[in-house]
Amino acid sequence: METRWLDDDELNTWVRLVAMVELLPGALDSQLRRDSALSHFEYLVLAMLSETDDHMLRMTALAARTNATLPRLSHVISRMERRELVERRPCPYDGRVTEVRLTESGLATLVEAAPGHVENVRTLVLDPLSAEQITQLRAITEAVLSRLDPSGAMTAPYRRPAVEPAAPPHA
Amino acid sequence: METRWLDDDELNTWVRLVAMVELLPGALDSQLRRDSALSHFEYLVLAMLSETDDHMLRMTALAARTNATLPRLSHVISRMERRELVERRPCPYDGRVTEVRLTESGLATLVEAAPGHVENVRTLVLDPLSAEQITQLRAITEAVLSRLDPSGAMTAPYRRPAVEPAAPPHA
DNA sequence: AAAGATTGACTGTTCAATCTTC
DNA sequence: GAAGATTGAACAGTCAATCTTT
Repeated sequence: METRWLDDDELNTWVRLVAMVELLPGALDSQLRRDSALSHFEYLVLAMLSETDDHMLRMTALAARTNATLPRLSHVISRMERRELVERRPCPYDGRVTEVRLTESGLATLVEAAPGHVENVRTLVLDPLSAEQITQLRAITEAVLSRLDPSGAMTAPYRRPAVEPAAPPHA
Repeated sequence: METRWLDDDELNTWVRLVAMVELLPGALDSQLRRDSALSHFEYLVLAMLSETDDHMLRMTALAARTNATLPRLSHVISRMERRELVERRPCPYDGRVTEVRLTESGLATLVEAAPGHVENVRTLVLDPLSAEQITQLRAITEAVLSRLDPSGAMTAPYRRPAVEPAAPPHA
């Protein structure tokens, strides 16, 4: 088959997208590590747990919500367990399942970290964009994720859980 | 200072952007490793070298074009040197500088890998987007990179180097 | 002293293999 | 045997320290 090479417009877009994808994770990690001794992935774990009613999620569900593989998540949870940010416990109804629970100090850590992180997200990504561009970006990421994430876990509209106003924010 | 939490629109966009940024690198790596025994970063190194007249770049310049830190690049180049994809040589004019040169077999590897990679980029990112969205995405990534990449190396419009038609494509 | 680059130790990720429960 | 999860080894990235040349 003939290869359809990228034209100038496509190439320009692609080159920048690659740069953004390469640089953004490091920028998120830096701020969180410096200010809260957390990686961005660890922050996501805490945030996802905090958004459930009982501050609990099984490994598979947590992996889906953090876009992670199970082995990766398992290693991270082990480290976080040593730091007492989360706890593991076997599910009473299904012996194969492990449930992860947010601890008091895990929640406290999240609550402390959230404002700085949100500030960083605004500075790096949201502030440079117009309201219109934010809308465009949602549609664009949605389209790309439909290819990238066959499970479609992240393609459905994200719903903030119905919790108390004081609940720690996702981002 | 009062934290300005994300509203639903902002949160939805942000959640998806995070998912995309998390999933895309893995998807690029998988295809290239499977079909060409190359990481996406190694592919970028080969591509950037191939686009210069003499197939050569100093470490600092190569690091800028691949969005990498110097230590990271140095490690990667060491591995690629063992596989004879590139060569290191001291700059004759400035003893501090190391120049990296693409080898014959490095170029051959790139030429073989390029079609599959471009195909993958189309499938995962470009095809799901309309022409209009591709234009929007360029402006969006440009705006974000202006914050993320102070050097502005990637913010300027990307120019394909003036080379022979048969030259291996960047992406 | 600054610029360019490298090194080594540490941390984190990936992959295949494994284990247990259903 | 499939689902849920964990483990260990191999691999890649990060950070601080170092080295050389200017």
